[in-house]
Amino acid sequence: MTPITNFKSAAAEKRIHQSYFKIALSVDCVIFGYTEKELQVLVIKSDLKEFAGQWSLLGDLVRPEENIDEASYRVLEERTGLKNVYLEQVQAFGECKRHPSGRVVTIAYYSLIDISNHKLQLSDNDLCWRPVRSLRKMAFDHRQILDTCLQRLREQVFEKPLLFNLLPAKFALRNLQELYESVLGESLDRRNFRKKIAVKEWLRETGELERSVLHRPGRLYTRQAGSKR
Amino acid sequence: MTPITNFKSAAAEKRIHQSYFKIALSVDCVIFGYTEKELQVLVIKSDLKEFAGQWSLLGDLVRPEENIDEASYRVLEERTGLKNVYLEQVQAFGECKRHPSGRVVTIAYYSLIDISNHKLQLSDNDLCWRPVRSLRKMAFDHRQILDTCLQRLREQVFEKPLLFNLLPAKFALRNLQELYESVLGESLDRRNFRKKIAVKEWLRETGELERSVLHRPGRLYTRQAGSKR
DNA sequence: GGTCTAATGTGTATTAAGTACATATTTTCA
DNA sequence: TGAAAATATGTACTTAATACACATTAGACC
Repeated sequence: MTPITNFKSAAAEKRIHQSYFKIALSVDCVIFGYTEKELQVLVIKSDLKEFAGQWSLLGDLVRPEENIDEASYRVLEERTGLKNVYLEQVQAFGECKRHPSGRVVTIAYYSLIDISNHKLQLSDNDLCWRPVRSLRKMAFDHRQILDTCLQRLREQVFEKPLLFNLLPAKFALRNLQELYESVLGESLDRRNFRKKIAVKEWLRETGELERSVLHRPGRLYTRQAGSKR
Repeated sequence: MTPITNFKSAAAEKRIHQSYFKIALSVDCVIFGYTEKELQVLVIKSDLKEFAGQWSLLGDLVRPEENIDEASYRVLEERTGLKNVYLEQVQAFGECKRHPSGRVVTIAYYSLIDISNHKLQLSDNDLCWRPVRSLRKMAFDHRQILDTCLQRLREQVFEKPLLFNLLPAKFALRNLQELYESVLGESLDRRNFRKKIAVKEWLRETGELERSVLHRPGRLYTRQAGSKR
C-alpha cells in the first residue's frame, strides 16, 4: 500500500503532491538495427552541455495520460516512422543523479527494427546509427542502459525468434548467422548453427536463391508465419 | 534525449512541471518467504475501498531524494526489520488506470527472506504471510506483479544460488528440494536433484545431522561462503 | 567452355547434460 | 527386535551441444 491512496483532505493531498510529485518519468529506447555486418543502435547527439558531443539514446518524458509502453512506442514512431515493431521493456533506472537537470527515473526498452525497410525515415538529421561496439562513452547512464538491454537480448536470441526483426523479409542463412555472431560477439560453427535453428521451426524456405553474389548463391528463407515473437 | 533537459526560461520550466510532474512513482516488493513447505508472500490488507478485503503487496512512493533501489530496501526494512536481504528489480508496471487514486507507475522488486530469522519482526499487525498459491485476486495489478516476479525467480533458481536466502543457515537437502519443488510447482527426482545441485558447489557440509526427526536424520548443509548471489 | 574462386550444403563421432529408475542403510518408535 | 520412514547412492538411456571435412554450385575470367 502506498500513502497516496487515501487523501484525508485537499490540504493533505496538496502536501503529498508537493513532496512526491517531484520525480519525472521517462522512457529510453535502445533501438537496435543491423547493417554492415554490425549490430547498430540509433542515437542522437546530446544537447546538454554536460554531455557535449556524446551520444544519447532516444527517449522522452512519459505523458500523464499514456501507458509507459505507449510512450516508448510513441518515441519509436516519432523517430523512425515505424509502427508495429518489436519492443520490450527491460527495467527501470532510477539513480538520483543520473540526470543533471533533475530527478528523472527512466524505463528502458529495447526495440529491433529492419534498417533496410523503406518506410524507415529518420525524422531528425541528428539521428544516426552507430555500431554498438564503437560507443564507448555515452550521455547520462545510457551506456549502462545499452549494456543491460544488449545482455537481455543475448539471453533471448535462442529462446525466441527475435533477430529476424533486424533482417529484410528474405535472407540467407549466412546473413542470419552473421547477425547472431554480431549480437553474441562470438563466432559460431555453421553446421551446428543451422542444426540449432532448424529444430526451432522459425524459418520457411522461399524457394528463391540469393542474387548478385560472387559465389554460389544460398537459399533464401523467410520467417515462419506462425513463429511467435 | 528528453525535453526536460534545457529549460529556456522559468516559465518554460513551470509549464514542463505542470504537464509532466503528474506521475507518482512507487516501488512494490514481492517479499517471498518459505514455511509449511509452501512458498509464501508477505501481504497486507488493502485500505482502499475499491479493493476492500483484498491483499496488497508492500510498497511506498519513491521519495525525491532516494534511489529506487534504496526505496525498496527502505520498504523492506520498515516492514520486516531486516537489512542486507536479497532484493532484485524485475520491471516497471505503468498502466494509466492501475491505481484508482491517480497515476502511479510502480517498479516491482522481489526479495527473499528467511522467515525463521529471529530478527524478523513484522512491524504491523495487518501484515501477514500468505501462500502464493492461495492468492487468487489481489488489489491493483498486484497479482500480475506477483506472477511476473515468480516467473523471474523460477528462471533463476538453477542459475544463481538464490533459494538459500529463504532457508535457515543449516538445512537438509530434503528441505532444499522441497523448497525448489514449491517454487517451481513440480516434483523433482531426488537423485537427479542432488546431482544437479552438487556440481554447482553452492553447498558446504556442516558435519552435523538433523535432529528431532522421526526417521534417519539427513546431513545438514550450509551455503558455501564464496557462492555469489 | 574450362578453370578458378568463394561460398553453400550436408553427416558423424564425441562429449556433456538431463532423465528414469531400485536397493541397501540408518535412525526412531513401539 | 522388528517395523516404519527417510537417507544415501550409481547406472543405463536419451537428448543436446560440440568438433570437425568434403563434395557441390554459380559467377567471373580467360
